[in-house]
Amino acid sequence: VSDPTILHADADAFFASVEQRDDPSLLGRPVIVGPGVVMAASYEARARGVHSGMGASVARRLCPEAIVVPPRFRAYVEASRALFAIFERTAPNVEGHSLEEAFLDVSGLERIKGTPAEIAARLRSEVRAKERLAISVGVARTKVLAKMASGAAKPDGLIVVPPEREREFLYPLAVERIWGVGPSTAARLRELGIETVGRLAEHSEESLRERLGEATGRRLYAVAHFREPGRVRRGRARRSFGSQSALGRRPRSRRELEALLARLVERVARRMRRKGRAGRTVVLRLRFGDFTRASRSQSLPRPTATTNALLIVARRLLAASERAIAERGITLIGITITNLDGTGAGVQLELPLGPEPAVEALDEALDDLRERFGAAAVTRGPPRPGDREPRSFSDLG
DNA sequence: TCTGGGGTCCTAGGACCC
DNA sequence: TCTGGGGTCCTAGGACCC
Repeated sequence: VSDPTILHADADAFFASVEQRDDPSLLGRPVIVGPGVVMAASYEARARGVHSGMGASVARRLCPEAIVVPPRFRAYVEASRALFAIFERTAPNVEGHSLEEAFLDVSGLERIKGTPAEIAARLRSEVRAKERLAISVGVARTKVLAKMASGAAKPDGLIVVPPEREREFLYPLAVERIWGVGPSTAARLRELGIETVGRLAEHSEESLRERLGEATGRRLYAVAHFREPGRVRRGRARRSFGSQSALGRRPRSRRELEALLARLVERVARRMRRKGRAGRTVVLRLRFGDFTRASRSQSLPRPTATTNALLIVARRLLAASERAIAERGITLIGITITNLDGTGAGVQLELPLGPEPAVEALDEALDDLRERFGAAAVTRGPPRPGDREPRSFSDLG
């Protein structure tokens, strides 16, 4: 049994807290970020039942005196950078999970920096002192447990789950509290009479896989037995770029949609170029008048980040959906580029283990690839999962 | 509850290959 | 002409998270 050395650090009510920090007149008052839909709510607003994802009219009814501020993404990105700079100084292995949260692996740091609990406490006070933001931290042996501990510690708290207290912490919780269990899985679990994690732990892995599907069954079994394999992995490569726009219910002309599509593609392509990434699959996302969704996608032979190449495909996908849009109306349009270079099909290289440095051979091979696929399609870094391993195993019987 | 914008991962069928 | 056992990739949809 290993020690609890995984930290999950999570800024409390991040967007709303940044707003309160930057405008002291908001301190202590209910703050809601985002008109239309609540993107974040301060704890003062949450106390009144407001939560993110909620429609603005409902939020206003629950908390009429709330101050609604428009989101300032630049400020949040800036605050996030500062936060992560502190995370990086705290541990060598940091896996970012969103703008405001990360996993930190503090194993092996005890002699230099103290116990995980001490490191966590120091991290919290440093963030408070330097960034004037509250973060909650969970410490445990596994990521899911650390994440759930930080959630339980909120707001502005610290919870360490030692191995001998794992059951006590996890088993009484309702299944929907598990990270990764949403309304759909929770409903299925309840149908099976499984309401708490403790009850979940009574079922065999086979039975869970059969009833909930391979991945979900395996994962939930692992969670219930504190055996998830997921380690903290720094520098995970992003797997898609996207942009979307909600349209309201008003009918849209074809011209209007095409102009909007062009803007979305341009925005996404520019972000990809700035990051030096390219992708091969264009996905058009649609939401119709009745709020049902559909997607249409097409893959190119080679990755690209060229606006024009992506736009041609996007237009074709939109044209193919024209009838459905005309009949059902459209309330959202979005573009996502996936199958990014380095995350999908790969090229296997055999490097000579001769006397000459392998680095030289690698550089040569990389140049070769750049010539064949374009510089943007070739990235250098640690191997990513799935790069050139078998993509499937099967046993048909 | 009349519903933003950004992501990740999984499932399933079909085309196609050796 | 029907058939084994092992794969890859593409497309569409869905669940979930912040």
